Amino acid sequence: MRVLVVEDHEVLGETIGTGLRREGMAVDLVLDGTDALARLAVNRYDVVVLDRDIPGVHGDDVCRRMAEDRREARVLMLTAAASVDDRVVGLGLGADDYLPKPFDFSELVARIRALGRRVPVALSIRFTYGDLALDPARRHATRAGRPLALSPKEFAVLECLLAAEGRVVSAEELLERVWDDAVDPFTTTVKTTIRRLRNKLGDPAVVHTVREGGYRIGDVAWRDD
Amino acid sequence: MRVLVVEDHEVLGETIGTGLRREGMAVDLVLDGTDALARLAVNRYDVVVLDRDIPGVHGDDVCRRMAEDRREARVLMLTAAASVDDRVVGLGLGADDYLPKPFDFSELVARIRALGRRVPVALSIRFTYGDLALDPARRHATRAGRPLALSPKEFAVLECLLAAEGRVVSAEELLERVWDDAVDPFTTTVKTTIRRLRNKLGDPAVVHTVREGGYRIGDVAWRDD
DNA sequence: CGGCCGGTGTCAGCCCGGTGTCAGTCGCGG
DNA sequence: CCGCGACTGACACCGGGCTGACACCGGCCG
Repeated sequence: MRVLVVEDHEVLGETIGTGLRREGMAVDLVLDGTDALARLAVNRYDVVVLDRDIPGVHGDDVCRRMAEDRREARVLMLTAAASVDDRVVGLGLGADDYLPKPFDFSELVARIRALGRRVPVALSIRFTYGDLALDPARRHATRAGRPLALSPKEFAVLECLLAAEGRVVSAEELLERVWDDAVDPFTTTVKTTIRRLRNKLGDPAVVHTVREGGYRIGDVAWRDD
Repeated sequence: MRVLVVEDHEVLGETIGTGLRREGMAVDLVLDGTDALARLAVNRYDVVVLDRDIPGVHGDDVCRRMAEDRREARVLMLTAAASVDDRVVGLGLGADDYLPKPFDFSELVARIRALGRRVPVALSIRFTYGDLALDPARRHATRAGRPLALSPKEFAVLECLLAAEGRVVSAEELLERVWDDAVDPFTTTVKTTIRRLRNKLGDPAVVHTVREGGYRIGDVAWRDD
């Protein structure tokens, strides 16, 4: 298991590092976000232990940058604050787990192990269009690097549209793919979901309507054929 | 992602179902193989989660039947027995993956996600004539690289004409193909639509009139292959 | 020269899709 | 056990663009 520890408190960092090494992990240690990104650009890690409060590039930013590149490492975020808000924000940024300080060392190890055990990231595909990115495996989507708080249906619809690569997807097809088959055929829920999705996606618009046809991602810009 | 869960243990089935729904999947749940086959005959699924030990038609049989029809769904087989033999048999029958009970729910999710990777959607056909291009799947048409803002009817008419590859298409034929069948036989709407289409297409003209015959794209003929 | 087919201008109705809002449900936390 | 908030889906309403009818014109052909 290859681990990168990003921790500005040198003592704490060393403690974590030696502890993890004693557990049989290969640990690299850096003190700030800039170094972290540099390491990440060069090496492959299974897990990144990331202190949120680090000098230089903030932990959140590291996280976001990693999400933008198709990083494969899992992120375990450390934070001084234990509030629910922080947790939400952290996970929203693409952290895979979250551990408030102070923590029990054995818990840290357990969580790292758990993250490292997770399914090979090769399985994870990312859809992108312009500044929009969506990671189905992690149920996480971003626009311009900013995380989107999408509800399950919204997420699934967006995934469908992105997977269609600019082809028109009819409301019926969306119904079939996203909803289970107990649906009223005259439902207006697709309309509503699309609207809410558009609201959350913001400007410029990426979900376009094709009259009598359905919906489509993007302009003509796909040109993939 | 559309998932069919085939599981006779009602409790387990419900647990899986709600869990997957929380992950944003559209889940249908059936209790035995007969129902499973019935559902499969009607609906399109991305993944089928199939308990091997189910009453009625055995899981293996369901799997085999699916393979016989050219089913499109992937199969993830669940089994109580974890032996290598079982695994081989299961995969031999056409299961795409195999998960022995008891399993970790997150692993189930991950494997379903992995299986659900969309098979490349039918790539879009493009009609072209000269500097005119039309992509039915994207509902998009261009002239000399410039996008055309066509209404549904205009688009459909143009598609029809392009698909005819230069043959003459009568007004009656257009009516039949583009409009629904409840139309007034004396309607003048084809005339009107053709006009608007011509306006939007601009010069030089590509839609030609054959007196007493109908309409045609292009000059006298193009390659007939 | 006159009939007829097809093009054009115009206009009213309507259908489709967007929006605001509300109620029901479910999960979560106190 | 209750209350709160998020998510979902149903309505009702609105606005604009699409549609199709009608009247008229023009040119080709008999």
